[in-house]
Amino acid sequence: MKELPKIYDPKAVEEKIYKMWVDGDYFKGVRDPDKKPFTIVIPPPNVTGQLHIGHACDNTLQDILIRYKRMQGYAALWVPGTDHAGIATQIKVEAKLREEGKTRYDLGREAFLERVWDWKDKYGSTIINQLKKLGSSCDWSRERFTMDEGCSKAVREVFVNLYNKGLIYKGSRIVNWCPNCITALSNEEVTYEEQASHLWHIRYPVKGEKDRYVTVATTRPETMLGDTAVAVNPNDERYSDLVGKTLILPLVGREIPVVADEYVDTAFGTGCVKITPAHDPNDFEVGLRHSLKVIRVIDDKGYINAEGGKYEGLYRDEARRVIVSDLEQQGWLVKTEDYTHNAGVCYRCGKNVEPIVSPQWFVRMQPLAEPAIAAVKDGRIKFVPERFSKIYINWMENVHDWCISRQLWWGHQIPAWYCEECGHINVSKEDPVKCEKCGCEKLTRDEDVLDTWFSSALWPFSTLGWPEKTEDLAYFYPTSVLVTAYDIIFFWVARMIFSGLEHTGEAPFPTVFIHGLVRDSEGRKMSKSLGNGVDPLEMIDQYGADALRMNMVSGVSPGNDMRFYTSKCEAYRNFANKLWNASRFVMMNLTIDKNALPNKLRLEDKWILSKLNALTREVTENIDKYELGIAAGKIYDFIWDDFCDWYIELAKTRLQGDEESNTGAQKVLCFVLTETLKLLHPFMPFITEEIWQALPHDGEVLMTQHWPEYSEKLRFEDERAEMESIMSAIKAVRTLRAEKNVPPSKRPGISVVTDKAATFTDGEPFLKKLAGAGDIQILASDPENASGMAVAITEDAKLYIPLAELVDADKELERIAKELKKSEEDYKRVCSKLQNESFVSKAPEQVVAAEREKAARLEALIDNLKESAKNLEALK
RNA sequence: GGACAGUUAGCUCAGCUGGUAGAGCUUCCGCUUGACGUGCGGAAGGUCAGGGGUUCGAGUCCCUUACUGUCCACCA
Repeated sequence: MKELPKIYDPKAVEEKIYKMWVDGDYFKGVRDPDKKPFTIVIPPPNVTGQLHIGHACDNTLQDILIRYKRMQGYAALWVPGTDHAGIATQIKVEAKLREEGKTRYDLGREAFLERVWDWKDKYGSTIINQLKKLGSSCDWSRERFTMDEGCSKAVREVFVNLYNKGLIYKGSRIVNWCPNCITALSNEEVTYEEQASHLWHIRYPVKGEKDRYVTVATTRPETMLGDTAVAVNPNDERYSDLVGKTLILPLVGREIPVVADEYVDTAFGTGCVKITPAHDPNDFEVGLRHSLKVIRVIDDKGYINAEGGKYEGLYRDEARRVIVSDLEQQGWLVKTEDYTHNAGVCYRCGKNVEPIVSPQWFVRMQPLAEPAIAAVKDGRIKFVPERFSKIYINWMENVHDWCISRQLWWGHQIPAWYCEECGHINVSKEDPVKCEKCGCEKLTRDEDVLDTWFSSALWPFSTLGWPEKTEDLAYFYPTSVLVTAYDIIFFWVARMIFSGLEHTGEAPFPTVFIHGLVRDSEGRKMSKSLGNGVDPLEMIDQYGADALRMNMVSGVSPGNDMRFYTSKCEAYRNFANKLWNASRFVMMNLTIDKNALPNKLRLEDKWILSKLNALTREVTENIDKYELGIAAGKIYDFIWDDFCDWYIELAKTRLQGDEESNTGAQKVLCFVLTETLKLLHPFMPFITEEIWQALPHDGEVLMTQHWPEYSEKLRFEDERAEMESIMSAIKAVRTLRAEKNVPPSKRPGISVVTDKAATFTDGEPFLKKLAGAGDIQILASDPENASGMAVAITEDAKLYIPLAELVDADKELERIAKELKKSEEDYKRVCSKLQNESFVSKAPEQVVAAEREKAARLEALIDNLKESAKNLEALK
């Protein structure tokens, strides 16, 4: 028997247990031809990042699933790893450089990249170690990085394949450009926010027609420097005679045509739109249709370039001010209206995005999207909850080509070499020495790197060895489920799906399990700037990893956001302690050394076993349906309400009885505890393992024990029902006792004697302190009975004292009258229901039977209440 | 403009395939009980946003209104 401290201390346990698992190699994914594989790849966190509460949520869910499947006998593999996170990481290192007063350009590409790798080596293991603190059972021997050799090879393979198929192309398109990060962004990397601004109405003079003007409205007057036309709607009668005429662009003096285009909304503004093909996606399209010139006036860093004439060198905001003021002075400004509009901002730095025309690499999405849509529509891939598949399909159906080039240094450099002689673009798996077209050796490599999501899109198969035909790939791919939050469905999930289908011919996973975001206690998104982030490590330190994990799943429904409350952590810390002490109790009384059920089971044994059996089935079903919160809640209730509050209390008397009753209780206690630990283990791995280690057990660790199975032999339905009616009786008496505020000195312990003569004692410990008091009984076999029943305190089982002596008879009568009324109403209702023919014929059999039973019970209750009332009257 | 959530106890949220509402925290009453005061027993508190429908029966399914939130698209 092991001495255990009174309070569970996670800190003393977690590290030790984790080490034991790692040392025993239990996390290792082993290819076993006799087992079915179960694979999860981790959503790779930023390599230089810190574990935040969102990771805690995501990884808890994954760990629950992988531990569950491992216990079910699957060859479970959870592949961990990190993402190089292009912009995010580069920004961090650049910030560090800035402290030294340097920029990346001072260092040059090569030296800068060395710095980033150093940084990665230094901080890359931080988040991995933090994941371990959560209890994550990843196969650490398979840890990967999106820029390691294998992943790089996969990226190269994919790029070249797509290029050769014509699915990757380079072209000058309007892209979202962040002048702060100095790179192009994909559409998904732009978020929109409402900004208060103005709508400036500017008039452009018509060439050759004195005093004739066209008034355009714009929110971005600075872009007028790049205007190459004004467009009106072809059906707009106001302007029909203007089409084809020429305007003089104020401030610039350029002659620009008036074109007719359906794009113009006659109802908005003046019905005339200035067209700046270089700085607006719609204008770019208009420009294409009318063969307009594309004049770019804003440079990569957001300054007006040489095309801007005298405005050259002004930052875009400054340029706007100066231009508006010039327009006003020269009389071109007609009016200024207040206007709020949605402006695109960079999701990284929050600065306004500048749409500009720029040569970039794109993935042609249409051909890739079609099979990716089909895979979800025909059910090869299922989203949990289902509603996210609509969001996915809707996005896929309207997807634009994916801008994959980034003007960064940190990332996978694009494997394209330009020939200085013939201009041919060489794209190949091996670095080319000479141009494949003209044979010259004057090749320069494309400076850009790929969008960080390009490599993450390959994660489910690149981590398993693809493009090599590895055994791991053959055995563990496709993966079994992908767990992630809804905010990266477009960034990541969608791209993994079409990449998997395209490159491996298979969906990378059959199920996408989506969860919500963790918000602060006021429902706000956690962010650094608000300073409202919760540090999961602090929570683990304070409450234990198990408590934090339970917090992340309990009371949460799939796909919905959750608010983080420290009080909830505390509640699960308390739960851990409760379990700890229940186990302590079991161990304190433990003399057996083998875990097996006794031959003879008592009523309460059958009851708890029946409950456990049902729990096993339900929890298994719930987890299979990804209803982890429900599963966790049921285990919690079982342990606290059924096992601790009832079974252990009932066992106390038996443990002091003769040997048979003692060992019987021990065996059932031990059995139920052990099985419960297994069910709870995926949720609270540390404490369950620690307790299990101290109990009699076969096998080395709990985490590889077999998941409990439902057994027909342990149904015990009748016994369960009987026990529950006894429990109701006890509860009713407790309530009564508390309501009557019976003073402690007079408060009896309570026994309930059933028809079958089984006796259960409540309050026994207290009873012992009552010198000379013997047993105390309530003669009742059903809940409602107990309320009006006389309590009999017996000494040597002989002396009976009526309840009425402990309570106020008048008040009790009042209460009985009230209950009688309610019961009679209930009875009437049930009877009328039973008389309803359609109910009897249509409702399921069990329901009707239950109603009949209820009617019978109510009838008996009413009789009993009447009897009790009569007795009380007599007593008075 | 389109789509999707949410509206349940004072607060935060569960409630799986329809069978007369649950948890945590809070409040109030009682308890040095022999595993646990990070505990035990009890109580209070809800016409499940409003309205309509389907059904023997609706928090649960359908329609509708209102409010809150999220995403997508557009925005000269």
